[in-house]
Parts: sequence; C-alpha cells; structure tokens
Amino acid sequence: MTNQHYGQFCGLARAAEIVGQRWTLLILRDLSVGPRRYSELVAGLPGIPTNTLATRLKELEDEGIVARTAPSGTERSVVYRLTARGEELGPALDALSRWGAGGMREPRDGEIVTTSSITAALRVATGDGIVPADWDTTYNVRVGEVEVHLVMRDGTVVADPGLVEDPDLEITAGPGIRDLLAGTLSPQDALATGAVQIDGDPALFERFANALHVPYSPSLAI
Amino acid sequence: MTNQHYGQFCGLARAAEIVGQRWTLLILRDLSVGPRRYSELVAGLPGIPTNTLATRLKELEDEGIVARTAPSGTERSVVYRLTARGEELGPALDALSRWGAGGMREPRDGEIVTTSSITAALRVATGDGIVPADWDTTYNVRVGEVEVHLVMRDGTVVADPGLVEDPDLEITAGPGIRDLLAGTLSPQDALATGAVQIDGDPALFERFANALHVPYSPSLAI
DNA sequence: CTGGATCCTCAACGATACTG
DNA sequence: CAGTATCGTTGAGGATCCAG
Repeated sequence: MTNQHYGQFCGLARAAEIVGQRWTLLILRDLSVGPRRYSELVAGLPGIPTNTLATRLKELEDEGIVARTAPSGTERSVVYRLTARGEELGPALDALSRWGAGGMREPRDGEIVTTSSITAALRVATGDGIVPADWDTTYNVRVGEVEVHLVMRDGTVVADPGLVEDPDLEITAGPGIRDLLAGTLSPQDALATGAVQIDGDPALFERFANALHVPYSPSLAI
Repeated sequence: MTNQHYGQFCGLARAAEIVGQRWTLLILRDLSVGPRRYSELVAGLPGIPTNTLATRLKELEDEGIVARTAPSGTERSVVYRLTARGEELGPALDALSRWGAGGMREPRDGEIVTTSSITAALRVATGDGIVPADWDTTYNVRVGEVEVHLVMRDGTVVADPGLVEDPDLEITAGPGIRDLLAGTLSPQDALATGAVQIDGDPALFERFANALHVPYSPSLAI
C-alpha cells in the first residue's frame, strides 16, 4: 500500500520510489499522450493485472501526479489525466525513452506496439527537431494495427492517436520504421525494400524522415 | 533472474525493464559519481540487501551498463563502473533527479544524505548554470557527515566526493541547504538564520548560491 | 577483510474470478 | 465500466555464513 522508501533525502531516490514501481512508467506514458479511461489503460497495457493498475492509479493520485475525474452529467466514465506535477515528468520520460530506444534493434519475440507507444515515440523523435515554419503537412502513420497522425505546422511537430481526413501523405510500415528513425535506413531504401509504403508525394516522406530522429546508441554501434 | 519484460517494442518500456527494478536507479546514481567497490556500494546504499545488490550488478553487467573489473596485480578489489552505454543514462538520471527534487521539501523522518547523493545533487544543480570563465574557486561543502568539494573553473562547475586542501570557502549546512538551492532562501538569510555556516568570503558564498539551482516544483507552490 | 552466497520470511506482484 | 476479492507466485528484506 504505502510505497517503499529508500530513506534518502535525494531527488533521484524520491523519483525512484514512484517510477521504480512496476508498470508505473508505462501508465504515465499512456497518460502523457492524453486523458484515458480505466478500460483504455487496460487495453493499452497488455498484461497488466487490473488490481495492479487500480493500485498504481491510487498511488499516483495520492502523490498528486494523476487526477481522477469521476463521472458526472453527460460524462459517464471515470477519466484519469496527468496533473501539472505529472506533466513535469515529461522531460524525464523523454530522456528515458531516448535511452531505451537507443538500445532497441529488432523487436523481441512477441513484442507489440500500441497507439500510445507510437504516439509517444513520435513525440520524442520531434524533441530536438524544429521544422521550418512554412511547412504545413499532415501525415497518417500506420504501424501494424496502430494508427497515429502527425501534423507539422508553424514550425512544430505534433503527434496524436487516430487518423485525419485527407492527409498529405499516408505512411504504412512495420517495426522496420525504427531503422528509418535511427537514420540507418534512407527514405529511398525504406521504400525500395518495401519496409515502408507510402501513398502520396515521396518528397513529403523525406521531410518526415528528416524531421524525426531517434538514433541508436552510439556506444552500441555494430 | 531474467528481468521482467513488458512485451512492448517501446524505448520507455525497455528502459523501465531496467531502471524500474528496485535499487537500480540508486546504484546507477552512485556509479555515475565514480567507480565503486562492492563494499562502497553497500555503505552508500543503506538498507540494500547484499543479495539484491549482487543480483542488480549482475543484471546491469549483462545489459552492458556496468563493467566489472576483477582484481589484478596491485588492485585487490573488484571495481564496478559505468560503461559508455551506462553513461548515456546520465541525462535521464538528471531529469529524474530534478523532478524528484522539485517535490522535496523537508526530509522525511530518518532520511539521510550520502556522499553520492550530495555529489549527484550538486552536479545536477550545475546542469544549466554556466559560470563566467574567469571564476576560479574551490569549495568544501559539508552536509551532516558528508564531505564534498566543488570546483568552478574555465566556466564549468565540477563536484566530487571528499575535501580539498585550502579551499576558497568552507560551507557547512544541514538539509536546509535545499531551500538555498531552490532560491527560496537568500544567501544572506541562510547565514543570518544559521542554516548555513561559512568560513571565508561571503561574496564567494553568493557565487555558490547563484550558480547552483534546483528549484521546487512550480506546480507545488505553497 | 572483501565479495559475495544461502536461507528464510514476508510483502508485492500476477492471474483470474467476481461484483456494485 | 471500473474496479474488488481471492489466491498462488515471485522478488525483496534481513540475517547469517562462507570462500579467497
């Protein structure tokens, strides 16, 4: 019930008491993409025991990191969202994501992608990539069953779940899109090998590949 | 033995499989300050079971994050150090430290500081603070039993365990130094209230306070 | 003395069933 | 839909012991 403490007056120790709990980082990742209902969290976190999710949500609420909105009026579902304090975890989640992604080559057996994981990954990929202010492009991205869209506008890149109508480019890929983001697979080769399929202007695909970047770890160079 | 996996092809999930293990973040913090022997890690992580430490070190070694140097020749102790891949975790550890420190007010009952926690905290505090290139100042800092020194030189600030001879300023404080780093306690008040004692030029203490900064969380403003 | 390994206990986690 | 309840399994905590 009560979180385990490390007994040290140290920022990292305090953070570890929270994000060191099993499943907590992934719950926070899903909520960082947007508010979620309990059942959506269950669906987006395959394998999580429902009692563990309930416990974590309660702990995060007690810590002031997650806010729970009980159903009222037209809303008839409980909704969980990050508080301001929870949003402040963003840079830490991004840094961890980048580090973990640096060690990712092929998916391990049975590993899946979820809407939230792709959305979060695309957001991280835009972290340090500012695009020209005059780009105004929307992308639909499909990775397996997952559908996400991406908007470049006013010099920013924003990723969100779901598709948009009439995107400028449709991108369909598998996990091999990882190599594209790492820069080890050129946009041309991605199309030539069939690792990625597009429907639209190939020049827009190059924009996509150039604006998004999550390199492999330099220390793990093959 | 084998780490628990989340079954998601996601950077954050991969990171969580490692740093989500109990004690791992604190082990990495201590090693990020410098190479450590097994017994030094035990001493710096009060409460860690020795079998847990041994298991974690083995896991981290298997992951390529920590390297173990067996005793040889004059060296007669096993030494653990971060690998290049382990060093790459630095930004993530810093971001987590900052977030956790933002929520830290008073120490909880029985919470202690360790040499590594103070050293890491001072390093994080200098993260975005570049000091003028012509400053050349050394500080000895004592917080409780813990002794650390800090060197400002060539526009950088470096913190390390232990004391130096003939520092420009000696600083002695308790946990109240946290308020100084947060900016809620002015250097003058810190001295006036006795929260911090110095031996040396008060102007150098102002330099110290101004160069180091770990704010409280804005969303937790009282 | 350092660097662990072993043993036992207990709290946390995991899987599934069930309920307001 | 949003959780509890129950129960089995795993990992952490704590003490002790052992080998180089």
